Amino acid sequence: MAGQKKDGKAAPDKTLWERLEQPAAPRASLSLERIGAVAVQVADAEGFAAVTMRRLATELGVAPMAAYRHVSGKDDLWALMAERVAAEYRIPDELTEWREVLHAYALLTRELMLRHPWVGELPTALFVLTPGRMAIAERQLAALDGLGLDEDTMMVAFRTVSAYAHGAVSSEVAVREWTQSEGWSSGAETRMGLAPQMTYLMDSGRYPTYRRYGLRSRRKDDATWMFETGLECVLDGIAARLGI
Amino acid sequence: MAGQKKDGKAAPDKTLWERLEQPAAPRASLSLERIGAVAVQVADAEGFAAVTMRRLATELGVAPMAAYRHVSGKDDLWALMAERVAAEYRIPDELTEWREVLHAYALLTRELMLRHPWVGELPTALFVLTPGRMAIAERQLAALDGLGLDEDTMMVAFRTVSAYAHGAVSSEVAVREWTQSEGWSSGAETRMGLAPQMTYLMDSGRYPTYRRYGLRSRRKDDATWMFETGLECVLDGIAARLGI
DNA sequence: ATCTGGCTGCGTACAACGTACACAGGTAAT
DNA sequence: ATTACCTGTGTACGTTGTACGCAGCCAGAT
Repeated sequence: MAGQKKDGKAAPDKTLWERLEQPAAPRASLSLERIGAVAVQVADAEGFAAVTMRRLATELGVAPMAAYRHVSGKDDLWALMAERVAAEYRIPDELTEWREVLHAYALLTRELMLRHPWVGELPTALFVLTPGRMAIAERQLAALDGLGLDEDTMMVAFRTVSAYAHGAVSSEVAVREWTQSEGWSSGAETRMGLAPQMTYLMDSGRYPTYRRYGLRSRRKDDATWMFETGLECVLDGIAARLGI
Repeated sequence: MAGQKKDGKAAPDKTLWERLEQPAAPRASLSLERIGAVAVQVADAEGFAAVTMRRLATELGVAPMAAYRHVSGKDDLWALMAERVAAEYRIPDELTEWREVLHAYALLTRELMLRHPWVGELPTALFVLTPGRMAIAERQLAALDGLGLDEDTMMVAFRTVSAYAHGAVSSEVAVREWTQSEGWSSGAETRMGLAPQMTYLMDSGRYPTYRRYGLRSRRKDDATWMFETGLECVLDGIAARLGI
């Protein structure tokens, strides 16, 4: 009735996370570990869109349908990929001050998302509910613990930094990928390539302030400075408003 | 040589944005306007994935390939969709204080992304480079103008708020869509449905602070409060650090 | 009137995708 | 030796994006 037997697919009774932790089956050439690793590898090398079940299969030296014994489909696959990235977070144990921890978290987020530019294309829900994400949240909440904040406020602090980091980096990555795809390698080159369309828009006179910014800003292309300055604002605000 | 003639596709010489502003061709049953409108409609009603070229065609009462005369493919289509949402931003002219403007922008972002939950699935580059987005940026930069900030700092202020808003709402939407897809309608119901997997993770003892948070937090499910509190932090931080 | 050229929409066609389903080979328990 | 399960295979279907050539139509030139 409830528990289907017979020729089901990827062992249904257990969560993906349980199966992931369990030691790989003895006489199996595939494992969640290996599948996830290859998926990340392909995405890093050729972009998120290159991660297809068939591509994975050839990369794993296996028939197209083989992976389905281990993952339910692309959903599981994405979850594995998200989990692998989450596992790369390494916030040093020495850091104890809440601000240091949140700061390190944000910089790490940027680093990882630049290293794995496809992360922004994953379904966003995967940034909340996997064990790896929960471990990261745990680390941050622990750093905010004992400061006299109530639980709601702690959660706001932690989520605010996450939201900023994720939002900022995903737009940075998008712009970077786009300019790369157009073959522009510097800010100057980009502006050159963009000039024709830009002229049309700018000459409309609709964006005077934006235009002045474009002419006068010097750090426009310094993504690191932009990100870190914004981050300091966010952390200042948390400190000020929450009185910590 | 350069300018291809013959049976090309969607009028190549002009930008999508130029063509969008141009009055619709006289004897054409399709127009960029109409295509964009229908795409948004379908996405609102049935999700981003339901927006396929074929679905659009039937919705427009036209053959599958017809739309390709107007848009180059899905890229253009997504751009049209992004632009339509951008056009829904209405920051009242009465607002002049930078903080009011940025605050209104953030709340509007949340409102629009909740109304069009598929926005988070659009390629992120579309949040930067369309005329509508530039108009929004212009409005914000104008509000930050004349406060004695240099252009770099103005840009940081504006981008920080955008990053927070976008990041916060996209995770809110993701969670909301996911719980809806599981058929849970309240926070309590969600926790109930999640219990089996949650138990596995929580019982591992790896997330003590997280667990305590889960037990004690009262506003956990109040997304509005979470968003607005975080936003106030961000705005406070900008005000403090930038001295405005 | 007739011709001509450019739009606009149509029809066909193809390669790639996700994945359902039935099966085969091997190992382990009986 | 039989059984049952587990893992990987082969085939097949429906859906997608979109390339390509054609057909009708209107405008202006002849």
